[in-house]
Amino acid sequence: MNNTQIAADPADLMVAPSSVEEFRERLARVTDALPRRLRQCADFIAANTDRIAVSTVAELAAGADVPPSALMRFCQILGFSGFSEMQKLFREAYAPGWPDYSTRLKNLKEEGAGSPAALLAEFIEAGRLSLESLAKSVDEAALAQAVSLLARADTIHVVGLRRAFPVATYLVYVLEKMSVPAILHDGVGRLDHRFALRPGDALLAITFAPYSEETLTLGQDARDRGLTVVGITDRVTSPLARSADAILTVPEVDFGAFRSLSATIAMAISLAVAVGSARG
Amino acid sequence: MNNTQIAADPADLMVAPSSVEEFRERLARVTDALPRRLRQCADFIAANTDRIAVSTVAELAAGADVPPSALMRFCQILGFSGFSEMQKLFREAYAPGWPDYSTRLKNLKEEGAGSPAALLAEFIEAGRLSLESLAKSVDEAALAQAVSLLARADTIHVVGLRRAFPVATYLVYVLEKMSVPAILHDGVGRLDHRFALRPGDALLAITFAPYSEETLTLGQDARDRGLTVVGITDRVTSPLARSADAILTVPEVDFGAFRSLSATIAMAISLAVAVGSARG
DNA sequence: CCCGCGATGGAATAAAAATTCCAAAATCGT
DNA sequence: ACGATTTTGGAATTTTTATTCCATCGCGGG
Repeated sequence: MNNTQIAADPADLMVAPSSVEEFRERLARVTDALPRRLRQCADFIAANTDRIAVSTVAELAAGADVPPSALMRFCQILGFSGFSEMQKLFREAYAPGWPDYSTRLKNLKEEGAGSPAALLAEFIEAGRLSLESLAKSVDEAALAQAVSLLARADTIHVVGLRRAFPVATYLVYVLEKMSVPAILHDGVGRLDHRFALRPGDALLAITFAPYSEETLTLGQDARDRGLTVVGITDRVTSPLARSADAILTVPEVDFGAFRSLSATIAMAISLAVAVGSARG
Repeated sequence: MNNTQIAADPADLMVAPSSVEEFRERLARVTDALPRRLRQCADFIAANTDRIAVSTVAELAAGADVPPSALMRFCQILGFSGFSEMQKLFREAYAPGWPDYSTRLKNLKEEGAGSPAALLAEFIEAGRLSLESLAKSVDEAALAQAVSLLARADTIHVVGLRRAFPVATYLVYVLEKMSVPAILHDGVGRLDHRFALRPGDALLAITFAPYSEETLTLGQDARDRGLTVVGITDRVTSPLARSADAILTVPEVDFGAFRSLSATIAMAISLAVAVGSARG
């Protein structure tokens, strides 16, 4: 055998990933072509990436239900010299969401299961989860498009009822602060603001399941009149999508019957501020 | 020397802390009475608690600028059998808010520093920080008191203007869903709702610096008429505190000129839901 | 059915880390 | 200033952990 000849397989030439992202990419690319044991490693590691920093080879191997040597080989296939090098990557990247936040939360929840503090802990958790999943799922292209559509509109009409109403009011507040002409369409006095929609304007509609009829209707009206419609909703399959030129989805985690709105508001403010600056 | 006699110093009897909270407590209690080198350890560990899970004795010792043996002794003083036992605590407690959330966030922020997505990342971060610091700073007693005051009121009047307005509207929405009589005091039509305040009612006022005059005035009016006043604000020294029977503070992290409201809304919903259930 | 080759498990080895121990230094009380 | 006591640094040791190596296993092609 000649070990002077460099192998053709690009995997052998690979240099170690130097960031968690690179790591994930390589993991994804490599996984399919792996034999049974090594694939177990890949699957387990993919599902438990976060534990790499704080575990030993033996622990991870046990978790993946393979012998340590298999995990070792796996690290090398990924391009690392061994487990230690891989672990180093994660230990350095490790910047926890602490300090001590999670313990405190657990305490709040536990003491007095029905107490207001326990309730608050649940809502805090729901909010945080919402924000995190928003971070993971933003459609940057859709967001950019929404911004550019709204930036070139004359007046922005904002509609959102029931739980979406707070978001709509905040949007209008921020838009006004940024000198963007905005009108809030609420139900006050059962007025029908429909005729305020003028060519060149845009509608920003917010609604979540169960979608409120009025919002959907206004969206359709706006579309029929040739206005730009941007929607903030919970799913791409939302009925609002039918009349919208751009659709932003927000994965909001509920606790009990009420939604935390954290993610929705984060999305809304960003949109408003971005539109504000785009207009200069 | 007799090592059969058990030392009088309670520190020697100590059993290892079994949670991060206990750990912090003991650390705080023990620090003052420590000789120079050991105190260096204590200080460094206090400032870098989060790195314990992912470092070796040698690394931490180097960080604290002491020899490894000093750190070793320090672990034992804290009640652990050694460094490994201490590290175990932190490795197990580590249950991150990932997967991969922080990397994703960093990416969002970096690519196109001015892009809408980068902006969104900032707001998400602000929201998350707000929630976390809320979790750490809740005054459970004040919350419980606020709930009990509001639970025994007849009608709950809610006031909050400008940035607090979205919170006020959401509060009213939730209260109504829970069949609690609630009235939103907004500025529509410059009506003065003051005379709607009736004996037996309560006022729930929300305002942040710069405190809005109308809200403070209404608070004072309500107090003068003998109504119960509950305030949600940003500091205990807020002017709202003067007229309030219970005050809830929410540490909200701003990004740019706008606040994320995540923490405020979490607090508000919890309050509303707790009041709703307390009324049965 | 047998051959060849990659995959596998585990024992052996090497490396790194934790832990102990003790002589020397510093500190304290008299 | 002296002796007793505590603290300290680092070398020696033990334990744990990572890594390598090789005999065996199992599968696919001839």
